Amino acid sequence: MPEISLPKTYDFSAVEERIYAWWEKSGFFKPSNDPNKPGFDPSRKPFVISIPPPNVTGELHLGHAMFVSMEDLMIRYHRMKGVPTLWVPGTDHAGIATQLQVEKMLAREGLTRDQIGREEFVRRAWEWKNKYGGIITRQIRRLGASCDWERERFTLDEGLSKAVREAFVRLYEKGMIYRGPRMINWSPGLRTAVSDLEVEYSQEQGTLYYFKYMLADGSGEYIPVATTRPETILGDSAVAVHPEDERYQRFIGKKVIVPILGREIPVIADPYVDRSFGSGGLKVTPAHDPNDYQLGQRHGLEFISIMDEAARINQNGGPYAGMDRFECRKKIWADMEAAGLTIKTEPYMMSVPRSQRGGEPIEPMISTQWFVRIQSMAEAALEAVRDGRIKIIPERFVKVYYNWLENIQDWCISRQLWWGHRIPVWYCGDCGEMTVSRVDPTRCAHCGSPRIEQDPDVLDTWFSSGLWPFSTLGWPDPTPDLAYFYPTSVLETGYDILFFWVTRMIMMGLEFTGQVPFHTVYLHGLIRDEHGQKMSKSKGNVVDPLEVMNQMGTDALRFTLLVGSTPGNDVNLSLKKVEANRNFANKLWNIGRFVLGALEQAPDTPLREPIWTLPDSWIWARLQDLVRQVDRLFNAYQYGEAGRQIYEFIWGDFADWYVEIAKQQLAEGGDRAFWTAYTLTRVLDMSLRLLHPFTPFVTEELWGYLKQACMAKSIAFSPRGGWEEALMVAHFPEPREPEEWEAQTLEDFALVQEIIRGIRNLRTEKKVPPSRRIPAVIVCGERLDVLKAQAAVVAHLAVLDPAQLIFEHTLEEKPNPAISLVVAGVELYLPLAGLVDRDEERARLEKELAEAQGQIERLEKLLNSSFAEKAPPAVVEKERQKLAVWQETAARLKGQLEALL
RNA sequence: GGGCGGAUAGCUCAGUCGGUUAGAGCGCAUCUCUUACAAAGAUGAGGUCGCAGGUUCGAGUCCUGUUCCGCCCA
Repeated sequence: MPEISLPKTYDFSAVEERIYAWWEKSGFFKPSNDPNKPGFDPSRKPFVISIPPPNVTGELHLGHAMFVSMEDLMIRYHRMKGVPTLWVPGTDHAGIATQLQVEKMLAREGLTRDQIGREEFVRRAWEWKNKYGGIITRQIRRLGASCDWERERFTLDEGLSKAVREAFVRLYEKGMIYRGPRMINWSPGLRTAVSDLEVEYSQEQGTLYYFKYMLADGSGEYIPVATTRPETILGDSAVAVHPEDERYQRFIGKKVIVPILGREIPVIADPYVDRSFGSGGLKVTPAHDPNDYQLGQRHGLEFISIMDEAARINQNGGPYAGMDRFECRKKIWADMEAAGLTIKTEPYMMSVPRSQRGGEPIEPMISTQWFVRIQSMAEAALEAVRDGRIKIIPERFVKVYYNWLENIQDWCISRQLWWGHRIPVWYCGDCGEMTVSRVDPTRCAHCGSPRIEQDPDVLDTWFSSGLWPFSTLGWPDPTPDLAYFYPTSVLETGYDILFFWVTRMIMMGLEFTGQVPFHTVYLHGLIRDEHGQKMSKSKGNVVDPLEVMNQMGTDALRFTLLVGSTPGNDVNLSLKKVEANRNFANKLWNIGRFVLGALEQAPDTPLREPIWTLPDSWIWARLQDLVRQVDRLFNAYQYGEAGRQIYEFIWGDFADWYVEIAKQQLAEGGDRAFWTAYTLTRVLDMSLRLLHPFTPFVTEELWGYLKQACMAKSIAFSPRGGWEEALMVAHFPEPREPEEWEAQTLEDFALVQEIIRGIRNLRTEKKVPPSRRIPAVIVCGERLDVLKAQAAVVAHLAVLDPAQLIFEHTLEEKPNPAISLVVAGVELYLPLAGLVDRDEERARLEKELAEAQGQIERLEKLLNSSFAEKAPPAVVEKERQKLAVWQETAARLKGQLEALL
């Protein structure tokens, strides 16, 4: 037999990399039923997840750690259940983020992207991608991710670019894509349009400026107007008042003069104007405010753009041309003050739109961009959730989903960037028509002219990630993968990208494949620090998952994230918790060491059929119950609770009780030792299987040793069906109906536990030295047989002297002097001469009795109330039994008290 | 303005068919290096489950209102 000697402490650093490499090399990450291989069975339903693709040049953060842990858990669970399982990995080109990184690199060389030109820039970006693109996927492997790396995709690779082309052209041909000047959100820092979602509004202290819009008739009268952005006066094309506002009704239809510029603009009436805001007069700047834009359209006003792409004032700003928008704000106000046009200023809390990426104020501007007509797609996406084809977990996000899709605006998909999928549209220099094509054209489709030029813009990154669940499987080509693995099963991601990504995948999935891209959306929460604060570099509370893994191991981090979370709720991560879970891995490791040692001690084969002890049966019943719970919880997506229960079983039941008892049973030798070792190995094996999806490394490593030791020992220690090649491809325990004996076993053992705890408690209270074996008398009544059979267990765990441990049905004469106690109707006497203080004992017993009587009173009252008639009989019966036990306890306590006199 | 979430032990959180004196980890106190584990073991202290109503035989759990904190949308 090979000598197996495991280190005393689990050394994850010596395990993780080796195990992962072995898994990958063995092909365990690949689907068990591959449509591209012989013997494929199309009737078996697969379980599929497409990874939320991280930024290709990004670095691992806790958000990644969260989704990888969660998805790997689901994947490993299904794989172990025998379901053909595929997890498609990949990365996203992340247009803006990556472009900014490349620009930063250029800046270090003193270059800008304009200096080197588009072609060179894109070349550099690819270079960057090739250099740093592997980092994030290596880090994801580090987390134990069991994805099929041979199917890894990148949004800018050839196949996915083809998918993007196809999608764009199809939408265009259906008339669902259009180009035109619209009001969009412009990021002056990035010099590109951004979508509504990429704008964040922050409440900031600003100023409300009141000034005079002088009438053009020379009367000297004016309309007082208030604005937070005086520079936009330059683009004003009307002043609006409420039609019923008595203060200004007489001005409607007249002209007023734009300050400084001297342009004449009309006074219009519109009920949109809020009479109570400011002075009640509203300046209208249709080209630089979304609300004014609509007013402008309603009233046919002039749209005057006053800023360029850097948000500097353009030639329409007269004397202010060339100035920065905020500089202009100061200057124009100063000039107006000098001209006597100002009234007053006051502090004002305003909502400032800021770029989600760069942070600078977004400028609403009119710009020619490409848009997707979203209405019909949004309706289809709504329907898919309404009719249950897609389920969202937790359910409360359904409402958020509805609300967003019901109020959706057309999606601006063009970006003025260089890194991304270039818009497949060519403009003809001769006829001016557009050619939209799946393959790059050389001539205009309308006039045949070769003088065509491609649109310089690229598509929003989310346009390509919206295709992800099917583009990664080969769409638009009808590949075997697409046919078998699509639709995917679960889309798992953080709730913060529900709108950005999830809704778009659903819309595009339905549009292009006619099917929902997944049947379930599982949303996890955001990771915060241990006090619920958002992690940020400026606060200095950022936790680096790599560092955590270096210090405590991957399993500890994974278990913390998985068990510390409930669906959709944020997770406060503390290193203390990770540490506790590292300790758990170590605990498991040491249970393993013990079991392996036990196996060595035990005989190779039994002589006869097993005679199970109560603890043997108990741990088995507990395990069966655990398997049922885990099954139920997994089906309900209650992964955290499942993990907690497994943890409690392993530590609280298996290690704390069964392992301790097993030591004694092993010492008996013979068949008892054999069947104990057998139980230990079976329970450990099952525990490792249950735990594996949470903490894959330590379980796999330990299971390997267990398997090796069991196989070396004898065939008798094999699980049903034999040992699989690896734990990660071993069968997950299946629940079975509870058997007759289980409930009684659990009850009996619970009584044993109570007795042991009762004695331990008294020992501590009386300061009996922990190692001193003391005598005890246990008066059991009806339970005599059950308890007597556990004498050795009680003696062992309560540190009693077996020779002086007496079990009685009833007792004529109480031991005296003795410390006594009643536990669940069972009397305990610890004859400890010298430790018994009568007064003290009396006080203690009276306290116990008072407690028992309180319980009796409470239960009698309860059972005499309508509870007895209205509650289910089983519930009532349970309370009746409790009452009986308390009554017996009280009676025996009274007897003990009398004996003390 | 609309919507959602949270409020449970000193801290961080579980508690998803409502079942009758509420659980975990960490922290705290006392004791123990007992040959799986001191990253451990034993024992203990600690909570009127935000507040006010209601439904029910029974509410941390369901309903209404309310306070505070956080988030999303406009």
